[in-house]
Amino acid sequence: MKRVSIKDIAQKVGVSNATVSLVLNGKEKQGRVSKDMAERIRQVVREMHYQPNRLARSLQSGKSQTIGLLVADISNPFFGTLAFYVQNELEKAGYAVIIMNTNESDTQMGKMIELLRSRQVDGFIIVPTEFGEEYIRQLLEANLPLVLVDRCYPDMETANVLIDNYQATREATRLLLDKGCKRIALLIYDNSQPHMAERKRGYVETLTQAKVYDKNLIKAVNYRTLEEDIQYAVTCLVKQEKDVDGILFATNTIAIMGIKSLLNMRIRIPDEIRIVCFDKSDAFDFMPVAIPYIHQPIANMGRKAVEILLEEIENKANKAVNCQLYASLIQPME
Amino acid sequence: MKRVSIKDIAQKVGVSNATVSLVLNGKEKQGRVSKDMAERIRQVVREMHYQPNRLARSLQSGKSQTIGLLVADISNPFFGTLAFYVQNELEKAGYAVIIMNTNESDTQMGKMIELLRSRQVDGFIIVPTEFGEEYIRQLLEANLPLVLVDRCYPDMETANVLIDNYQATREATRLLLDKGCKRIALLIYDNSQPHMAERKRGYVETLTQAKVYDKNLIKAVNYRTLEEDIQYAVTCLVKQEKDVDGILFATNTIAIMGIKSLLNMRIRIPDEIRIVCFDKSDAFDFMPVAIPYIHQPIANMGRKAVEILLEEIENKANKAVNCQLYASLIQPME
DNA sequence: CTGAAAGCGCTTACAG
DNA sequence: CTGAAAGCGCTTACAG
Repeated sequence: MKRVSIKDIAQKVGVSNATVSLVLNGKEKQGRVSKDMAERIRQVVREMHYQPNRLARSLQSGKSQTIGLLVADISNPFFGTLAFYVQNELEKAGYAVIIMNTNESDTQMGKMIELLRSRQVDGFIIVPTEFGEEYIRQLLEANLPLVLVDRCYPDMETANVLIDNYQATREATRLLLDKGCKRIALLIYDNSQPHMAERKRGYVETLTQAKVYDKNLIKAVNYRTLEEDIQYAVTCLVKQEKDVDGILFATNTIAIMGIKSLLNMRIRIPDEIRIVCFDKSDAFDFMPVAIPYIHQPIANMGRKAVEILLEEIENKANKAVNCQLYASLIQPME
Repeated sequence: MKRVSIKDIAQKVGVSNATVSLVLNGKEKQGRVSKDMAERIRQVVREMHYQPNRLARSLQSGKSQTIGLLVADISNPFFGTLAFYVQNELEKAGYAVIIMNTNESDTQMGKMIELLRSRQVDGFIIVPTEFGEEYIRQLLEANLPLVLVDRCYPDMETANVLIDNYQATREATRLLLDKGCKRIALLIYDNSQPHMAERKRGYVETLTQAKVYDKNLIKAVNYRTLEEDIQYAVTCLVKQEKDVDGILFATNTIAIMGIKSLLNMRIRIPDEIRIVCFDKSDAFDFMPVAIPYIHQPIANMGRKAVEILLEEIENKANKAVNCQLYASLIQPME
């Protein structure tokens, strides 16, 4: 069953492809096509259930009206929510989104960028993986519209949408201190990315100023072996450093697994150990006591990323800008 | 900065587009292109960093190597996880995925189907909304490869990947009865879709057989006003039907909000009210007591949907088949 | 006001 | 073994 094309319409009406195309694109004004003819064409278009082939249009125009979105893992609610907002905004602007998972692998990210380029996407919104600088550099060199979100490469002239990670963990650590904690641990990913480094810095500096910093209380965990690493880290903290009285979890995923471990060990929260997390989770509502957390403005991150990207597309030029959003510390009543 | 095309390669090598194309597609065997020439072409392809334009290829071939995935809301972990597996499988087969959110609106679903068709997707995997039959019918009429997942339209000859919802709630209800519950409530969406109807039927029949069915204990909630509806429903159950001793939550989202309401009202689970849910949630690990749940095999659903879709694409024909997966009841130790 | 033609970047018969 | 040509479905100058 062949689909009806512009040619079919043109033949049926007895007119040229060009005329049909003009009408379809609403360019019949400008003294181009007569009103009657336009009406007649629209009539036939409806009758024959014509639907344009956007692929053909894209090939011609060089614009696919498609954006590539790269996240680590779409099944993670943080990225799922980010994808949701990115998509909603882009939809309004007439763009479709191809979402792909890098699984935190730089080579995977490289492959997906290749793939998306060959599909002629008009721009990229990327949550970059560790060690992926080279792939991003290629995009910049090709002058392809690009926005990094959630993380960035510090020495690279990209448009970045980030939160103020340093400020966030400063406040979070401060809170634990204010509540009387003296031995505060940090559970964080072992990667070298700046967003993690900043979170760590906020923690370290705050504790150093308070003169209670102890580097043994920082436990780094690996993305690939997360569950066991966290279990091991929490066990260490509880058994070996018996006096730990606070833990800052550097991401939501780490927090959820970490809290699970604490609960398994029958640690009472916050009586024995007080905690602070990144991002809210339904899970927290199920705790007997409310948990303070750093609220990342995911919706705004998505919106801002889209806004900058669309600007870049319009101006045909990448922007080097750090859009830093504030992440507020939410402190539920006790 | 123009991208290099086949023509550029051809010119540089001093050969025709056709020859380059053949080499690029690995069709130089079949006694077509000489070994030396093939090597020379590949050389230049590398030098010039040639990347094929898949849009052009798609236009020519009529295959976009793209699949449209329609879910209600990608930020919901159920759909996020489904999307994850669907994408992983399709990626292996060389397909990209455009994910769109219907937001449970049939008109929205219709629009997205239109859009995806105009982008010449090769097939659809759809979590259909209520009242969307007409749009699906059009896809079938156009003979576009299509698989429905999670839900279906009963009178329609589509390929469906579902769980056995009836069996699932039968087992879940049975469990509550076995634990001694006599007054078991059901919290369920107020829509007319068969997957919900089946869940309800499993509940009703089991209770009827046990002679403890009371239709007043079924509370229907609306997707658009979920939070308040659930709060109200739970309050009713607890305050008005003071003897309710068990609740079956018909989806994970309903369960999470429902449990929140119960906890807010200081109901002790399972001492005062015993519950069963659909799907695991991190949240459950935070409850002082483990919660039994119906485990939907999301990974398998995704895989199976892709498998059937690829088959349809290959055979150029839609399949009318109900692939019903078993959802097991997981009963943690108490 | 409308048509004929060229072109977007590719692939695929068809000649030779 | 290789080239010239047509065509996928559209858009966009250019003529008239």
